[in-house]
Amino acid sequence: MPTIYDIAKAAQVSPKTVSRVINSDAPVRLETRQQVEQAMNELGYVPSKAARSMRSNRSGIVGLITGAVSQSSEISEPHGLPDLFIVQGIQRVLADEEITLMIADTGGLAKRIPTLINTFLQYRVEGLIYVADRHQRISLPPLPQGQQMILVNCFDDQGTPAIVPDDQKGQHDLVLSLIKEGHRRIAYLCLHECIATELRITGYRKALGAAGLPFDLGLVQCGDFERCEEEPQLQWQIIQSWLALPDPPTVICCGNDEMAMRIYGVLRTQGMAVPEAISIAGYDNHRSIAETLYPALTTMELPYESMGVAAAQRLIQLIRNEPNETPTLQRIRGDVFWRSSVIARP
Amino acid sequence: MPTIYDIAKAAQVSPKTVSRVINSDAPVRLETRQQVEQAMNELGYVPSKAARSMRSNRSGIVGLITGAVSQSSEISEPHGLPDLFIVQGIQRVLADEEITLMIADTGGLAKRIPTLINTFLQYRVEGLIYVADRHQRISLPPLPQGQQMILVNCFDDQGTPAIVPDDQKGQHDLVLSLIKEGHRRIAYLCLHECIATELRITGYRKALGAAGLPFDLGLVQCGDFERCEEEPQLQWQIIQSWLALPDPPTVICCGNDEMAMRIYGVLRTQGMAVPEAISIAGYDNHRSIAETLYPALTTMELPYESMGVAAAQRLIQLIRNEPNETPTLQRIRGDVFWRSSVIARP
DNA sequence: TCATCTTATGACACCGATGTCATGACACCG
DNA sequence: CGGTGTCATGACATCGGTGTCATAAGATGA
Repeated sequence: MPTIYDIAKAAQVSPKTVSRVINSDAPVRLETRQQVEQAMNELGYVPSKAARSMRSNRSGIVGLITGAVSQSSEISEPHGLPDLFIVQGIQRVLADEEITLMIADTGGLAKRIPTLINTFLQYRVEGLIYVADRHQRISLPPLPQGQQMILVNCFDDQGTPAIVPDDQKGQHDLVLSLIKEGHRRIAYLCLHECIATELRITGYRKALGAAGLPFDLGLVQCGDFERCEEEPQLQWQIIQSWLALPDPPTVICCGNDEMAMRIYGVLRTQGMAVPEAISIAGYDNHRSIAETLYPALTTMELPYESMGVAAAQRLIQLIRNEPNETPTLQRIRGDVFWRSSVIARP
Repeated sequence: MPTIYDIAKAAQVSPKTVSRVINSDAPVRLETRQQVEQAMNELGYVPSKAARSMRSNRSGIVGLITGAVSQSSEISEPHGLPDLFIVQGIQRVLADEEITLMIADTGGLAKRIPTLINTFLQYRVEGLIYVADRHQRISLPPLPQGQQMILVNCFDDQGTPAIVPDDQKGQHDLVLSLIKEGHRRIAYLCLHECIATELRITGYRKALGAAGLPFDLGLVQCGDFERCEEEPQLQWQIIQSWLALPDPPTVICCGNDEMAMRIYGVLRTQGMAVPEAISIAGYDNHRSIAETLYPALTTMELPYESMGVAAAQRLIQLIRNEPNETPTLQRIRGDVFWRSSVIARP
């Protein structure tokens, strides 16, 4: 691979002049420039980031740590939208800024994180992004002074800037949409206990409250049986108990689209049509499920891509040392995706 | 960030001695080593890959180009398993070899590829991997002499080493499994015309031939209507025409799991139970579909992770200049995943 | 006409590591 | 006791760029 010295020799100028042509940071006579450019083309010159970043102290690299790449193959517990979409959003923003993304995967093992961070530090990354696979509280080892970091889909107690989905507002908006379509009795088959579930139940409750509807604790049940053998039966028991109520629900909100998909199966096995007999709503807008299901699933978007975009933008602000007044914990809102699994009630 | 010079000063030795401690490539007196190590710990020393790779001419980086990160959000055409699993496999192997993976995404625009490659060359990657989103023939711009590259899920005419799924063997094995379970009339609702479809139809045909069963052209139909509004109706028409045959099929092979999922919906809408009325098989082993569907889907694995592993291993061989006798085009086989959507026939 | 300024270019040091070679202190051996 | 070998260490150059400063040629102005 040729260096500026090779180019300099070929163009019969000094290396510094070649550097000036490359960076156009000082005037170069047209004729000289053309000679240099011709030499670069002929020799196939590609600048060395290593040399450049050593001198300039700017690597042009951002490091991203995630379990996304590996964790999605573990089926142990129900998971929502692949966190990969977060990476998409980040990638898009960084590409525009000519920042290269280096991705490392924990392989599901948190203990690997310090090693991964260390590798990134060796490359002198200008910023770090940690992407969690679900909304959670985390704790990462301390970083060297001045090293910027952003947390995505998680947060810590050290005041590290964090981007999370607005789960409360999300469930709230979805339920409000259902109410707007005439639903009064809204059941909620939620996921196991976790931060998202807590926030969403709060949102569900507040939406009911805002519409002047009573909150019926019986209509909220955990429908997440970790894909065990008896899950369909257990879910059907819950649904049956709801249907047996004097004032049964007209729609079931599911903890995520995957659960909604399984509920489709359960209901059909029992001869109940969606949405004619009962409406179903999901959460995540996991497109390959929500758009493919028949009928297509009404669901609340888990705004992973927007979160990625927000994270990247915020990191760039930090790197550039631009002032910003964003709170430490930045909640990102999603939209309701209205499809055909919910029908209006008079 | 401290350098070896800072460490050297703190430990009262020469920079070279610090280097020796770090690399343990020459004897250092125990006492001296401890002084250096203490200084490194106290100052929080992290070696600079940039400086190191400049001197050693080895960056420790492999570049990966893919549309995986961005293309999965485009729903324009039916897609199988996210090619992300390929990245997983690659990541796992490279991590073990202490190679850092740099990922760049085309964002679906092939014209960005030269720019991305150029960026990687600037980092002096030791190897390049191009991952396509589906099995296809491609053509990439020429690389500098000596730059190693591997194609995954695609191949070219320039003899670049390539890793592809063994689609023919895959469909062959799946059909053979169905035959083993007593099925004699096997319909195939394939995807639109593409390399995978061609190979799979060949595999389907050969499996029938191997079992002494006739190949009935009428039992092979394209069931891929690009998610248009009328898709369910069109698919049902095909199925109806099959059922009206004097000797109707007992199982339908679908082009991928997603199509199988939609066929589930179509059949149920028409009151046909899977697998009692008719068995269904998919392709891809797209777990979040195949394992979640009710009943769970029997399908042929698209061995994306294995392909990633093979690609990374092969690239490492190339980088290390190890001899290998692998053919240019390396076909990776998957396994049949037998679940409950297919029942045995007497 | 000479001082001053601008333009275009080069010489040289430096970023942070490592390879090469030199050197001093011992140990070993005949 | 002197020659040879080993061990531990340091001086210095080098990788491929860029920042700093110097300098020569030409332009400008009093």
